Amino acid sequence: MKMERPKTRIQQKNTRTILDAALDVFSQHGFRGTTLDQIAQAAGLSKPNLLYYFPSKEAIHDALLMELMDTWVDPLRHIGEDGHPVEEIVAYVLRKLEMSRDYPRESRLFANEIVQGAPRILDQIEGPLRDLVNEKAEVIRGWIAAGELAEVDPHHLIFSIWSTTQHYADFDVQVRGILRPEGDAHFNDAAQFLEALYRRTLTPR
Amino acid sequence: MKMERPKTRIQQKNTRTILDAALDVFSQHGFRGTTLDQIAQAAGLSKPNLLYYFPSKEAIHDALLMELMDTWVDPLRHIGEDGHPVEEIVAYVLRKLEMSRDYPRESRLFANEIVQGAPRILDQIEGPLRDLVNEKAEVIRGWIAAGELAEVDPHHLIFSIWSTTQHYADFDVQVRGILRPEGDAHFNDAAQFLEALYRRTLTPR
DNA sequence: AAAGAGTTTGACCAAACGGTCAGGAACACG
DNA sequence: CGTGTTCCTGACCGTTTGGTCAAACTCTTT
Repeated sequence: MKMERPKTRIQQKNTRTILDAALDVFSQHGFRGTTLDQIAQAAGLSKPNLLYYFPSKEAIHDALLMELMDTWVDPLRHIGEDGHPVEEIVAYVLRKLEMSRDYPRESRLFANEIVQGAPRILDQIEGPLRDLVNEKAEVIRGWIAAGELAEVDPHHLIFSIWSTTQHYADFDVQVRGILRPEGDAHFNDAAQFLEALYRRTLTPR
Repeated sequence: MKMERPKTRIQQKNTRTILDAALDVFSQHGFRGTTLDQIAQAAGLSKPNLLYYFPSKEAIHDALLMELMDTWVDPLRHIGEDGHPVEEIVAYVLRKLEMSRDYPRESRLFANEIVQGAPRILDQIEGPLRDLVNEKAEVIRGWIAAGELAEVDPHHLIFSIWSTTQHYADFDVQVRGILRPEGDAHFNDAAQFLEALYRRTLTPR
């Protein structure tokens, strides 16, 4: 009988193990900086065994990126569904900051890819992401026109939110090197700062 | 006769050519993603010739990083030398944004290094950079105490400035993919947005 | 328990890589 | 012009890397 996804238990488990190990390594060393042996060791599997589950190193990387693009941009979709404009955006900022704290590997994988010219996801950026951002920019423009939000450029507002929040994941070593925080304590200060930053900027006078 | 730096004209020229070409390649592909052949081709020299001027690939990379660390953090040093606090910080923001526009390669080289754990410059970060940031944080705290600046966490203020400005260099492809700007036109909008962002946040009420 | 599908691995390969080296070419200088 | 120094290159080397493959092992199913 032909199933759509004939995955066995072992396949499910090992595919997950590999992707998780690969996320570790790719996010730390970038695509070219990562070797199959590193992934294999991190996953506790042999190199040929990796290639039994994925046809190539690039396939592993691509699988991670695709999985990522789905979930990473997701919070942006929920902007403007209810509530007060300023609260909506502040909530988005805090949600993004939480993601930097809880999923730094994903953030760094993304950062590595973009910094190096996004060779593998440029289509996604110029297509679906661009459309989504433009759509949300319109929502924000509507709020501004209604006097519910201070006048700001919506696109650059979104960029600034992305950069300030993802900074805590992507530049983690720098932040920690300067603050020497205990654990993730500094994320609370960051949340407080960013909330004030955007509240003051966005609240209409 | 023994000179301190016996550099000939040819040495001067070729060293510069190599470093410039290497900056191109390293900033786009990261350290491990870059090959000596790529640098050689970009520089218009042969691979062994590179290694006549630099003992290794890592030496080229290190030379770039050292040169960079000197100049990259420099604008921060000039904060608090004169003028009104809010203006000082706004000027710093705009200066950093200009640097992202005019020296995106340097910014990306730095970003690549940090994202991947800053293996080669961690000492610089935890030492001199940390000290400088703490020093400027004290200056900002002084301004706040004097009522010349709104109450904000100085460290996170600095982080936010770094991230928002460098974003336009490091995530250039993403920004361009979404905005589809002509040339560097969007930098003016970014400057306007960031100036408003920090002016509203920092001006005491 | 036997068969067949699914899983794992050691041994291997070709290409790419960072780096070496002997010797030749270009240059500076008396 | 000659000679010593600086500059440059083709050929080469050992290692690393992504990937292959036949053979062996294991798990499920009947």
